[in-house]
Amino acid sequence: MREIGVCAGLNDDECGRLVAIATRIKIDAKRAVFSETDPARHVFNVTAGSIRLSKALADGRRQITGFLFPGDFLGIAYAKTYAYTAEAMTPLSLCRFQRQKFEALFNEIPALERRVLEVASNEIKTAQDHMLLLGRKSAKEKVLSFLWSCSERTAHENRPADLVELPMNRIDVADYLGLSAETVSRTFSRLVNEGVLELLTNHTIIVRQPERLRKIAEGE
Amino acid sequence: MREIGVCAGLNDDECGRLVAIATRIKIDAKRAVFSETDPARHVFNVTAGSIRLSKALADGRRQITGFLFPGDFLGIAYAKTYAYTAEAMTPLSLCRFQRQKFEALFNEIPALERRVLEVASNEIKTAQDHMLLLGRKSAKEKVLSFLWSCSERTAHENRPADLVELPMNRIDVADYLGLSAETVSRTFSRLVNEGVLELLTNHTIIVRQPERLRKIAEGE
DNA sequence: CGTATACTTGAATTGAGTCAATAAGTGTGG
DNA sequence: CCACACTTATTGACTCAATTCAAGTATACG
Repeated sequence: MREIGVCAGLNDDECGRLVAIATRIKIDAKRAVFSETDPARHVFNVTAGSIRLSKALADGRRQITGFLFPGDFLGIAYAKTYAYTAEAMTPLSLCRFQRQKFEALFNEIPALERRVLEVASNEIKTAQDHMLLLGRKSAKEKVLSFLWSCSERTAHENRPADLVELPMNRIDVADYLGLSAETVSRTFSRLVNEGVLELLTNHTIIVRQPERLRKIAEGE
Repeated sequence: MREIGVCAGLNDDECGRLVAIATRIKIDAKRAVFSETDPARHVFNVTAGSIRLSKALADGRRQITGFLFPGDFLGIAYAKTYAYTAEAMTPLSLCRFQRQKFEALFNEIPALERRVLEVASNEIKTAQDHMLLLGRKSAKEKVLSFLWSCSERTAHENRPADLVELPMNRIDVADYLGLSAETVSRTFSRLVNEGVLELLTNHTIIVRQPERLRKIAEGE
């Protein structure tokens, strides 16, 4: 069951015990997996589809804190509620675990807890990077950093590194980068004019100057 | 050794084994505990003083990702390097653990690993809140949210809740909130004019309208 | 194929930043 | 304890990047 990302680092037996307590569920596009105030009863592993994580203010302003893809783990929370919302951007396949059962396995499978701590540590690192982006980067730098991280991700999946797929719409990109949708759109247009990018469709981008991307993304 | 925050939830014996591998160190104000690119060889527990955590871009722009106080845990990282900088804002007393030894204890003391995961989960939650602040709040909302979280923290320490102590300077506040120092200053002045705050000293604030603080901070 | 949704572009506005000049603290040594 | 130097904070004037509001255009989908 190597499709379950949290299994990385586990042996077949351990993985089997995890699968034994898993429920496979499907969720339609645009449906919430859970909301900010929901009691945190489950943890999940994404097997297919993509998810956006967000927090909102009372007046509707929204910050997307991350996007999840197949293999990603969802639902780490030590509080009673999730404190953020997870929504399906595409149809989803998930492995769902009851939190209680999942955490009970920590005692039997130390490698599982180690793995969850690893996931949490990576999440902290990603969050810190994103705070730097939100607090200190210009619109152009935000967009280029975002495209860079997207191309980093798909680079693993034996695709041409200069072809970036964006499963989310402009508003989602804007809410992820702390910008307005108009500014995201204008910034894309400007980068196309400058010859850095080419928009194949609204969700498919060709990076013409990957070196430029890397430099700005890595803060040089 | 209850002064070591990471000991929360551990029994005396477990705590003792942790102390056995701890080195107590002192660090002068303004010195770095470690820098972004340093190999992550240690983890720490703050016993006295306060720390700022930050990441910087090549041109010097800086984002402070958090402040640490006595009891807080420092150095969670699953990568080879820390990826952020930790600096002493005041003279520090720290408990230092070799990461290797510390993580080796996970096998002997399951509650320790559980505790670290708990710390990491809280850090993720705090980071998500801060992303919402950085990406979607106005300068005024940022400042009020910050003061609210400061007063939340000191509320535990049997102090009057409306007296907020800021151990950091305006530039640090600015770099934490994704603002310029001038904007922080102007926002304070404006809030004083509006009768929400009173500045006792540059580092001591009286909150005259705590209800207003709470409302804006909690996004109502 | 038409209609709703998503995206782009333009014009005007504004919140926050920058630069520059004080003012207020803070600490140090005589 | 005060005077000096240095750091930190405030305030003002101006600028500008990004937002908002308002069309218009493209895209996707039933």
